[in-house]
Amino acid sequence: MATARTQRAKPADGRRATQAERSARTRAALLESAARGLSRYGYGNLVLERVASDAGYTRGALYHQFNDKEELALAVIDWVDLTWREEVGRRVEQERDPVNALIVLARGHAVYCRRDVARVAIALRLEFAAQEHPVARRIEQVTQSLVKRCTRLVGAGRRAGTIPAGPPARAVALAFVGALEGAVIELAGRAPHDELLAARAAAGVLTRRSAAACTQRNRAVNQNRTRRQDEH
Amino acid sequence: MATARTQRAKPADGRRATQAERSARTRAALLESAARGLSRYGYGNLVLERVASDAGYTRGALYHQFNDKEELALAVIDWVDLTWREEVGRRVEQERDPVNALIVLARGHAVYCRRDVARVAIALRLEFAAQEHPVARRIEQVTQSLVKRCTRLVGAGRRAGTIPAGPPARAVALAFVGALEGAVIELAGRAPHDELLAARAAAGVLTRRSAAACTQRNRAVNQNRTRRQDEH
DNA sequence: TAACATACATACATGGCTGTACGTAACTCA
DNA sequence: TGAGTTACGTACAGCCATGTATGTATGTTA
Repeated sequence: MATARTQRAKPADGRRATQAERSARTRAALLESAARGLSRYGYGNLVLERVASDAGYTRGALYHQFNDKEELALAVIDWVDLTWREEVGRRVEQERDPVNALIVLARGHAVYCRRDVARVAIALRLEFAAQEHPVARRIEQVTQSLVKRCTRLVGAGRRAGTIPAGPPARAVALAFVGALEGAVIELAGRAPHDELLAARAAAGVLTRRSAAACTQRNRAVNQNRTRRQDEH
Repeated sequence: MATARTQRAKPADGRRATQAERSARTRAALLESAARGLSRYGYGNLVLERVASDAGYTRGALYHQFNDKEELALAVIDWVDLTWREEVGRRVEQERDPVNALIVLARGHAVYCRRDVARVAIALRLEFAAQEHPVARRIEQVTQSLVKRCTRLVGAGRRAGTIPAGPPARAVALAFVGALEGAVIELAGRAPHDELLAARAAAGVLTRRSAAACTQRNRAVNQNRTRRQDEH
């Protein structure tokens, strides 16, 4: 990003940049930098000085484009949500079969998340879990939209008989999304396996246990269940 | 925790508390409070004033027991790691079959994570991803130990023929852990489904795609692959 | 080209949190 | 029972990040 300062005012065709172009470029650069920062450091640890300088500006530019840190974060969330819908959501909607749609969603998400921007959702969700904060609400909104989409697909798959009965569709959808995001995070930078393995993790939630895994007895870990819950 | 203040100095048998007992109780209370805090807010957002007051003390007690915030966090990590090994790791080691061991690990982890302490690992790992910080190193150590354990089990399962060939064992193990942790996080507070669904997510990583899921074509999302990687 | 607006930089004020110094009460042991 | 130690609480100092106010250069329009 060292050259951003000299490039940013010069569009391809050589004429001088208009104010609107200049402003839009700056805003986009700041948004992308903030997205990376949020994804890496979370909201609280995000230092606006760094966001600005990574984009080739100072905080002055940032506060000119955004009213405050909160508005910046909200803008990032919206931006990520939008690009996700365009690149992944669109493909999901083209699938007729619910199971296929869910698999496409998983693979698409894995690929989408190869940009380091990706963890922004889960990072913020973790940071604000059970908090009352505008950023928390917005990120919760986005997540719930994704979960609902998956819940509908699970329901459709069950009606179609391609997904076996089991826990409530919403719980299944939550596990689906969680497993997918968790796998993607852990597999960051390990293309091309990320796509396949993320899909497997997500698909596993939809499937009854396979033959091999079924040899395991249900006697697993059944004590320890509610301990510590009532200690305070 | 309102009553902690009056309870803490009085062991069950009625006699007065010795200094060592008193100190140990205080330390344990602070550790537990800090674990909850780290799990909920992460390291940067963790306010020691709240940690102390939630445990029924002030920062004075905290700084008497721990040298600084960092040492407190390290102690929490060690504590969580220890209890995990005792409650989950021990059971895993008793399983002979690698696949069974992995399933027991997944179910055990899900149950273990019903305490809100659980997210501490993934929360800190996300927060410090790619950072150079003592807390980051320690949490990375703990995680790598878990991943290695899973990697060995995957290798053993493949030699035994119960886990099909595929991506490198380490990548599979990473996906396994990621899917497990992600699912558990998303399913927090949704017992009893958490255990089954977390196990399914984790098991899915080990399995070749099921019949239903295999109807999906591999044409998924193959462009968009390295875009944005080289933009900076 | 002069007046104005926009894009951005710099300097300053404020608040929250950490760490530390110090004070006090409770415990230990001779 | 009194001196020394331990377990805390309280008060203070410094830092870091945010937000704001102000300055400056560049673009825009008459």
